[in-house]
Parts: sequence; C-alpha cells; structure tokens
Amino acid sequence: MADTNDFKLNESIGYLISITGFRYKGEIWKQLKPFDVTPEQWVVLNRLSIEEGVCQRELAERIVKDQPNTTRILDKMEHKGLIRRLPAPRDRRAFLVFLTDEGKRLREELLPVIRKLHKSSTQGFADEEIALLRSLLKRFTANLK
Amino acid sequence: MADTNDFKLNESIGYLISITGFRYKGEIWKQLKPFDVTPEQWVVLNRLSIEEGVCQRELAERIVKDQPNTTRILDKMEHKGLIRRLPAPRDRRAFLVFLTDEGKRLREELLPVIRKLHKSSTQGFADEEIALLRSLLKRFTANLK
DNA sequence: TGACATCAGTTGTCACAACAAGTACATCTA
DNA sequence: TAGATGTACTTGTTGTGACAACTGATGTCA
Repeated sequence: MADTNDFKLNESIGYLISITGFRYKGEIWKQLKPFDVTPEQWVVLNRLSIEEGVCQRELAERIVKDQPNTTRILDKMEHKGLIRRLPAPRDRRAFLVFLTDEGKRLREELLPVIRKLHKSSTQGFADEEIALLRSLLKRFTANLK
Repeated sequence: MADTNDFKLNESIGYLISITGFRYKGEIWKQLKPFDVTPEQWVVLNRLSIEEGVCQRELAERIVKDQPNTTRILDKMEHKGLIRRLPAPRDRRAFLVFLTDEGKRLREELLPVIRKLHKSSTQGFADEEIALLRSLLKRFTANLK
C-alpha cells in the first residue's frame, strides 16, 4: 500500500512540471550558450525591451526573482555592457535599469533563436491545447498560494 | 509587429511551465526546510526507498541529474548520515548507494508533508484533468529532444 | 524634528546546475 | 597482453536560488 503511494509521489504532477520546466530551461541554456547569455539574462533583456527605466525591485518582480539575485544578474550584465544603471531621480536609494545599445542589439539577435525554440517545442499542439495547458498551469499555481 | 511577438514570447508556454515548476519546487523547499532537507535530497530519499543499491550513475539517471551534481548531493547526505556508499562488488570504480536507517526514518517522516502538498496543489482538479496535463507535458518534453 | 519603522540595494552563505577536466579502473582489440 | 578507448566518480569554475544580515535613504508620527 505504501509502495503504491510512493510510486504516485514520484510521478506527482508537480514533480513532472518541475522536470519539464527544467528541461525547457536547459534547452534555452544550450541555445544561448554560443552568445554567452544565460536564460535569466535573456529574460532581463527581453523584459527591459518591453519596459525600461524601472527600478531593480520592480524589475525583480517582473522577472519573478528576489532582489539579491536580481542585483547579481544585473551586475554581470552591466559588466558585459548589456544594461546600464542610472540613479533614480527622486530616490537616492534606487537605480533605474536601461538596456544599452549593445543590449538591444543582442536581444534582437537572440529573438529568432528563442522563436525557433518556442515553435519547435509546441509542435503538434493545437491553439486550444496550448490555451488549455496554460489554464491548467495557472490553476495549479493558484493552488500554491 | 515585433512588439506583439515579444509579448507572446514573454508569455511563452515553456516559460510558464518553468515558472510553475519553479514555484512548486520552492514550496517543497519551504515545507522541507524545518527538516533540513532540500528538494533534491528528498528526491534521492524517495528514489532510494523504491530502488536501493544502484550505482551513482544509475541513480543520477533516475533523478534526472548529472553525475557531478549527484556526487555532491550524495556527499552532503552521507555527511548527514542519510545514505551510505558501499563499494560495488565487480567494479572498483563504482559505489552502490543505500539508505541508512536514519534515511529511511526521515523519509517516512517527510512523506505526509509531501502528500499534503501534493493534495493541496491538485485541489479542484478532476482526475481526467491531471491525466490531460500529464499528457500535454509529456508531448511538450518530447518536442525538446 | 527626532526616534523609529520601512524600504532599495548589496553582501555573505549554502545548495544546485552546467560544463570541463582529471583520476582510477574496466574493456576492447591488435 | 600492451596500448587505445571508454567508464565511474570526483573536483573546479561559473551562474543562479533561498535566506539572513547589513547600509544608507525614506517615511511616519508623536
């Protein structure tokens, strides 16, 4: 009886989601490796191309990371000349984050790579299936509080 | 036009799966924290309770990790007295991995915690929905190879 | 306005992940 | 059976994640 439950736990849907997400991230890693960009750095590049000039705390929220990690990711990207931190006008504690020209260029260069991966990973999926998957995942997340 | 695509990329299903799996793992972290066990260590405990005495390479395959990381996870667990490495009979390069009594005890102690999380995270899901989610994820993974 | 809580960002620590390289042993083959 | 090749495990490096603690700036309120 216990063994039956054990097997189920190992096949738990949460675990499966984790593994799947993990493998997807791994694919991104491999694809971006030649450009010396990590998945997290890609997310920042992409996010900033949508909305620039936000402070680090806000950026951290957008990319679903905590502040310490965001700081360190930005450190590396600033060092590589991909982003720039400018003092926030009204708050001397804060920095606003911007893409450099090089950051914008690199992001454009990576876009097709990401698009291709997106396309191949959803091959054979009908639009309704993607929508369904999305909604199931959202419900699952909601259960996590 | 580009902007439309950008938004879609940010909402890409792979990214959503990653985030979801990540949050699930985070919940496991929080729940297991009081027991001084990480999600990876839990996976090892659980896996060994199903199949003991495998070599590290095999164990690594089972838990979907590479060998270096498996080595280090086992190092920590051995240090905590949760697992034991015994020399493999026919291959002096290899070690077979076993749970200690403490490892078995701890695993039993953690089971209800994990079961509870599994239950709450799938609240409101019909069995068919779980099956559907599972099959969608498997198809997605298959596309990643 | 001065004590106090709060907030933005940083730093430190430990655990993991990817990858490269190294060591010791095993196996294959000429 | 010696040399080449492959395998099991380990170690080193870099990047990230969770968490605690710290600094300096801001906001609140008596």
